Amino acid sequence: MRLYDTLTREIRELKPIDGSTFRFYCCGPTVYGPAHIGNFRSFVLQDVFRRTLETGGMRTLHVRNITDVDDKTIRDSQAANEPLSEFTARWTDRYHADCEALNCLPPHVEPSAVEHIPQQIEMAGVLVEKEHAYVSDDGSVYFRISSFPEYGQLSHLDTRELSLGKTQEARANADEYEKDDLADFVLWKARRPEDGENYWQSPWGEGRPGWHLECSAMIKEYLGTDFDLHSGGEDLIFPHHENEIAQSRCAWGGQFAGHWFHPTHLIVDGRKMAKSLGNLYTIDDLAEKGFSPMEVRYVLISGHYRKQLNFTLDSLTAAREALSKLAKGARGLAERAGEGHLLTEAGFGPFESAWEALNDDLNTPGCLGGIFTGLRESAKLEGAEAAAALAGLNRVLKAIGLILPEEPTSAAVPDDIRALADKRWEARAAKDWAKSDAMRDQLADLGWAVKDSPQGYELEPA
RNA sequence: GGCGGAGUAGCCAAGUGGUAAGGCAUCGGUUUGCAAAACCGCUAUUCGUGGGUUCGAUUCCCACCUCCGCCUCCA
Repeated sequence: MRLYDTLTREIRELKPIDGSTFRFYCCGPTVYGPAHIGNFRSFVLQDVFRRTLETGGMRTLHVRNITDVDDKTIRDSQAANEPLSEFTARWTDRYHADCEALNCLPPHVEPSAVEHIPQQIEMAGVLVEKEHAYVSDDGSVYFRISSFPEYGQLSHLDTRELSLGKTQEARANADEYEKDDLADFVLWKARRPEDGENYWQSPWGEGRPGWHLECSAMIKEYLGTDFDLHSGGEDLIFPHHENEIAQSRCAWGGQFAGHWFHPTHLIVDGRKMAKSLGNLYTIDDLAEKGFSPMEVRYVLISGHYRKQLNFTLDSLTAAREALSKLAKGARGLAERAGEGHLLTEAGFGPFESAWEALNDDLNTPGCLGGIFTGLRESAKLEGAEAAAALAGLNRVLKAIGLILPEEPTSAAVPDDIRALADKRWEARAAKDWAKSDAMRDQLADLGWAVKDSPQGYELEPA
């Protein structure tokens, strides 16, 4: 597949470095609360990315970390009066549940920062040894940006801009006084009273790792010095990924990531998503409003990953209808294919354009459009042809990770509702329209919709 | 201020130097006692504004307007 690369700003064909397995790393969540749909836009898009590679026949090695030690996890675990490990385990479980609900494949490796402290200390040590890093008076370790001339390549910021970016606010920040240069970033943070029991022994005294170092150390552990692709939300380009490149290449050599994949942010109701604006949603929030995770997934892939997506509650309703339409189309195709045709041959048939869109810079909205078009094109197919089309459809659906809703099974109808509906049917049969319509309204007030047909009626929760 | 992205029908959203995918909604039709549901169909002479290049631009160039993101720990 072809994908845009943040570093070179080109769309390039992806080929695994080792010729067989596409190895990639995604920055995972900081587990200090429920992830929101903005976080999940990145994770879902990364999931579609992986599924597309795999559907195309490529083997993958997907590594995604859990950030379980940083300022926020420490701060909030203490506020909750809970040990850090218990606090983060709780939110990690919640995150896993949300991922599963959204049908995101679990990564092959899911390392946690706390479990890789020795690797991080080792890495900081190498950087100090090679004089890419220095130890401050308080026992913190900082990376010296001036020792890595290529710093800023990914974000396209040059040194001058980095310096100009240092605001007065940053200069006033007491935390920063230990640095030689304000642009230098911390690899290891000396223990401070507010860290409580969350510290580790290091050659520089007690302390804890800096966030940027965590990812780099875990990447070295599981993917080595050269790997195929690195991904994360666009906000991570600077400084997080810039810092990862600097410290990893300075410590271990190699090129680090061969390709950079950055989904852009979600906006909600036309505005930046923020707690203070009241437009920050979690999967649970949306479930309470009656929207399923699959509807959320549909909305998250309904815009191109390099373009901001405007998430609205209306778009979720639209997604529900669209999913329902897809499901009907797929069921129709299955019926016309009949029982005997379990084709598993490769190929996409009428869904070829949908598949191609996915491979062309992960054009998920183009893919969805192609699916609807393919469905219309295959509306007249029967038997083996329908079966072949259905196989293509299923492969595309698997690639985007969409699970279509089942045909609504007749929900358990309470006896009194059933009795009322039967009486209405009798009145209707007797052509007593006034009585029949009154009972229909009555059922609607009770939350049940009646669907009439010549053969009888069905009840559905409204 | 620096870097970057975007403005396409009521809403969401693809796409292209050669005349606008798809979804939702609306509307119309079939059906229905009337509805609902279901099914079928229609709906942008036009792609923020103004110039320019071109046989031809929404697509390239310039200017302007508007919105959004990043600029030290937020996906």
